[in-house]
Amino acid sequence: MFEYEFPRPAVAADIAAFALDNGKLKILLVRRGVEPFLGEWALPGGFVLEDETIEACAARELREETGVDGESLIQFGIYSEPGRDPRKWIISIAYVTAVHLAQVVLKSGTDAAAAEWFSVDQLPAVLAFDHHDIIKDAIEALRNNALLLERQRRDVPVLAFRLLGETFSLSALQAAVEVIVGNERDKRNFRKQVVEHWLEPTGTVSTGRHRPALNYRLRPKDPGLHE
Amino acid sequence: MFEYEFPRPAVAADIAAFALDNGKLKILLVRRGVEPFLGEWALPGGFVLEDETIEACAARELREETGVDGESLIQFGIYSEPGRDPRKWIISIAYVTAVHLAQVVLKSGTDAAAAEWFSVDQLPAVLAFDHHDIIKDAIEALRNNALLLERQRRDVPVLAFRLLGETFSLSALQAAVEVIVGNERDKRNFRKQVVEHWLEPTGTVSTGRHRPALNYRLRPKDPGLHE
DNA sequence: TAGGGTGGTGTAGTCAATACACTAAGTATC
DNA sequence: GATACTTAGTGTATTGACTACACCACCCTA
Repeated sequence: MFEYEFPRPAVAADIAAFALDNGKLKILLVRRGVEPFLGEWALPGGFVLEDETIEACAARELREETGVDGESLIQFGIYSEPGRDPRKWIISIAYVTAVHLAQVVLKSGTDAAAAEWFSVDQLPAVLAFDHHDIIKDAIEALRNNALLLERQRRDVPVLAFRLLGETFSLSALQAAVEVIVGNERDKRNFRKQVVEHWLEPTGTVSTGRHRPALNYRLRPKDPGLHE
Repeated sequence: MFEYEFPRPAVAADIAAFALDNGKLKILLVRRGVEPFLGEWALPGGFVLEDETIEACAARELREETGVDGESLIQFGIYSEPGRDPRKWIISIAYVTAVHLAQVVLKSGTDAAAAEWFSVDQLPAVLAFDHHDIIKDAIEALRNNALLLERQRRDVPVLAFRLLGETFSLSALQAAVEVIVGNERDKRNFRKQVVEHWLEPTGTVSTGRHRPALNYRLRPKDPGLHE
């Protein structure tokens, strides 16, 4: 047991991990194995340990749950409403990230705690805690990140790229962005923007059912070329 | 005493409160009355209580310290490095705000714990914990907020306004923004932007040593006029 | 009443964002 | 093997936003 002079909250890192599955935007949820909300779906997450930062905790949880390295975790919210957990005093720090579905190995196989990808427009009716709110905010954070793709800004909007693999066609990228932001982009303008600002061609082509498309990857970093 | 099954961190809200004093940008610091860092300067702040959100805690601390209502507290950082407090496990949530110096009544008078405004370019050499880092981030957050003034965005960049009183002249506002962002703005463009997007004239004039200036106030809210 | 100092205004040029339609290349079908 | 189908790929003209820039107005003081 651990004793303190004043009450202290438990601090959790919760993760909204998005992936693209057959053109649908999905979010990872896990079924809770303990009270409260036993058996209900919740965002993956866990309590922060004393020897790690909160971000490191989020990265660890993401790795444990999906096998994906926890880079590009973006903190977007803090949830501290009293009573958000009916039993304990818990403060949640929420992170959003995106993963390439093909690289994910869900822990659910080895564990009783099931994990599943849910379409963002077909979430379970009941979620643990205030996770409905958190997911709503997470989708907005993801959307804002993707919208930066076509605006020339300093920080790289990595989330849309991470939905795809290491390399991808421009059409795939555009489709991903359109799913995220919820409306269509102009093909020519989109390509101009992203190729100029973020991408480099790999030289390979992705052969599909029709004309092959050039592949691109995220440019390592723009060392102030035109600045 | 309070007992928990697992270790828990203490969670603090720390506040970077800025004010404008004679054209200098200042930040409020308090002298610590307890170990660790007893007698050193630190950002005002305090531990979150079980029946309040972290933001409410920040608002409460700000009110206690300055008498100013804690609206417009903007959360900009989370500090959770292990060992940032040499004794206890403490996670800090950092907020930035701005206040009008004339409305401030520092608590320092009634209390042994001194509070003082420091020029942001003449900070004490030694600060408690990682508060040097936090202040650096706070200044950047303040700057980013002020830069939004001249860009047409959705959320109102309130901080620059709150440095001034309820009403102010355009020159005063421009001077405030220039102090914050650190470079000069074009007078005509600045006025066009802020008047169109954010301000309304009060009808009064501020009489100074020379030609009186029209006063403006922050427009309550733009109900989607031109949208 | 003259001069100093701050308050206040409009326009032209540049650059970024937008809107828009056809050809190219490979696959499947007949 | 020719044709139809599907996706990949490209340029320009227009619009709107941001930038740069100089003078007169008004009040106070001497």
